[in-house]
Amino acid sequence: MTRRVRTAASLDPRSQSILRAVIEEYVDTATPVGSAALVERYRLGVSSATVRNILADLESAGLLTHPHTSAGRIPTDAGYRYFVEAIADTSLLPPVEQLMIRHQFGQVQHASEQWFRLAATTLAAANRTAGLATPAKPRAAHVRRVDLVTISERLASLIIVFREGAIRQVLVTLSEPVEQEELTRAAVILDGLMAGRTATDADRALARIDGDGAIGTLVRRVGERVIAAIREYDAMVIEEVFSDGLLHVMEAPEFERSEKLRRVFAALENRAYLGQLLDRVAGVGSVQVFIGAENAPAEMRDVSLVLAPYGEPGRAVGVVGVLGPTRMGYAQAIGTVRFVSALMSELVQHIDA
Amino acid sequence: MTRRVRTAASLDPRSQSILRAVIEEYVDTATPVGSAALVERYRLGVSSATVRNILADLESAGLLTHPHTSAGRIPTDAGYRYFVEAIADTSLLPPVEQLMIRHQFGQVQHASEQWFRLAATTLAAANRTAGLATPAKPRAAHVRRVDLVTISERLASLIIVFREGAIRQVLVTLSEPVEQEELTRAAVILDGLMAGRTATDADRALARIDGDGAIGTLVRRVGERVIAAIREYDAMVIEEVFSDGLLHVMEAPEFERSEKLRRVFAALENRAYLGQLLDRVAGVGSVQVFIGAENAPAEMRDVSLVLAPYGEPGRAVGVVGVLGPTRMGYAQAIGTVRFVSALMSELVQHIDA
DNA sequence: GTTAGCACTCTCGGTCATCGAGTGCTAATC
DNA sequence: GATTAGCACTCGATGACCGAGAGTGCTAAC
Repeated sequence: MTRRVRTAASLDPRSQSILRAVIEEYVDTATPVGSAALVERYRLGVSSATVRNILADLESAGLLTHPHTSAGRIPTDAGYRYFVEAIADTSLLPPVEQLMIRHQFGQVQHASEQWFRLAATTLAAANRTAGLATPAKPRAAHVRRVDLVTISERLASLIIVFREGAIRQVLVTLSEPVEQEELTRAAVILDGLMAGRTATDADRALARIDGDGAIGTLVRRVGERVIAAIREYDAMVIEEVFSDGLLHVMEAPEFERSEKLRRVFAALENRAYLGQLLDRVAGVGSVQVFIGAENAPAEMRDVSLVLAPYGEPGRAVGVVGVLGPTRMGYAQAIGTVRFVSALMSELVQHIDA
Repeated sequence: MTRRVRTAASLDPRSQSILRAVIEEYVDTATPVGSAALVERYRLGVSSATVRNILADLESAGLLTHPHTSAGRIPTDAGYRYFVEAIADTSLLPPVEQLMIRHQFGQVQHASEQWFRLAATTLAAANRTAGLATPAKPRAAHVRRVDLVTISERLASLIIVFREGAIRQVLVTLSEPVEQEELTRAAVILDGLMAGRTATDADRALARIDGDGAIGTLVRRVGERVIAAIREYDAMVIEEVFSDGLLHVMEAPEFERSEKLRRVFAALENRAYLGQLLDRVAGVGSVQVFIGAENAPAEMRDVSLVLAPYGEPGRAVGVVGVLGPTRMGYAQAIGTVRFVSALMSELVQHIDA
């Protein structure tokens, strides 16, 4: 899997601008673009014959292809890659769009743990692609709160709130009936023991607890469940991927006959690849683009992903991004993804201070 | 919208079995079925000519159609309806399948609030259709637990656990810094005040609280947020629809050219219709089938829904079901939906006792 | 190096003939 | 009177064929 194709020779400016024109036109129309269309729609200052020569050069450089002899050119994955690395202007998002996005986030300030969903929705709408987002997940989660609530005589609900905002609820069956009062006492002890701690720390603290007496046993027993839950949470590669706007991708003409798309969706449902991808993105720390066949699974070879991590590198990180056909507006996508990821980082920090 | 077409004359047994054969065959093959195919594949004991006569009768009764003159018959929505009401054997699910489903539910006993998701997944897999499920939502939710956790100096997280299992987290900004200790005291008061209560009751209780002093103001202020959150939760028509297996629907040959399907998906994303539908199902209390054009929105006219409520009628109810092409295995679908809904009711009761 | 001109290629869309599945009708049969 | 065999007929699906058009690559002129 070659993720970064370093094009040996960098292109002269005119070739670049023609490559850019081909890509822009193709992204727009989804049909192969010919030399005539280019000179007509872009002020290139040369004739179609010249353009043809350059197109042929770009093709032999591997940046464009022919679906067949008498059709126009379409970009290859390498062409998109070159565009993304050397040509595309991914500078800042226009302030208008920035404001719109900020505004949307302002609307829902109270529902913190839903921010990542909003990010997906926003990205989907802004790019007319699918938007993806995961909640910010710490490498080693810290407990903020432990609580125990009776449900029935021998059944209690154990609630664990993590500093990073996630909540886990676990059912605990009790060997004998326990009053809510006693549960509360146990919860207070556990809470004092574990608040601010990671799984390992909490485990150590629990080990020092006196396991004798009714309350001691209860604390021990439930404490182990808490630690198991933290460990389970830590081990999760990826907590949840929220996606929105899959419809946009379905609408792309290249996916009209849905076979390819079905495979993509199937690959998305199977979280393994996505998890691995997101992990890698989280590790790197800036916007990353995965174009078509650069994606390992064959099913993904017709789509591209633009992903960026958010959060604080050392602590909790999540990923936001978009998924669309390889024929996608990379400049715009990169711009919005970068902006949304920065915005999310800001929000997370604000909460987590 | 006619939901229940009472066919004037009930059919004679032979016509019924031929209608059943047509439907079974069509569900299986997705191609119009002709008289010859029927006599060949089903022991009908009559010639193809006789079958043709009966098919013509069924057609004039509105239960079958012709895509065109020289094609076989396909069932109409009314045909499916008649099949569902009068012919289909929706008796109990084979014990093997029951066991399989039960087993799947047994696996995840600890993650109670995720049951409804599992229901959707199970239904999707069992029927090769999309599975839908909502969490059980009470008409008037009861609070089980209220908790307050500091996040930063002037920011606290208010956690509300409902008796029915749902959890809400709300950020509360404080006018001045408050220690966790004080927050805990406030939380204890609020918890005592509101546990077991509905929004209205809690409101009444809060009104009797002494609003003076630092702690009083805090309790008042947060209490109002709690009540607002309960009210908001109560007002929600439908908390969330979890769906799984949409891929199965995409795979159906009638949706290969995806235009129709795209509309269906779009209609699903817009929750209004689904919410209304689910509300109605929750009100009725048994498996309900909505076939093709019986669905009000035009986008839904190519799909059918088989839905059933679960939970306790007076208290919390949710809905489970499947969505598939009108050409779907109704008998099987009804069987599994009924079974899963019963199972879910059992589980909810067990928890909620 | 650029451009005009042109022959060539290949897809797309339309037309046409053929094929065959399946019907509806009629007349014969049980 | 119900059932069936037989048959003409209908109509979509399939594939061959053809012309138009888009776009190329090449060559020769500028």
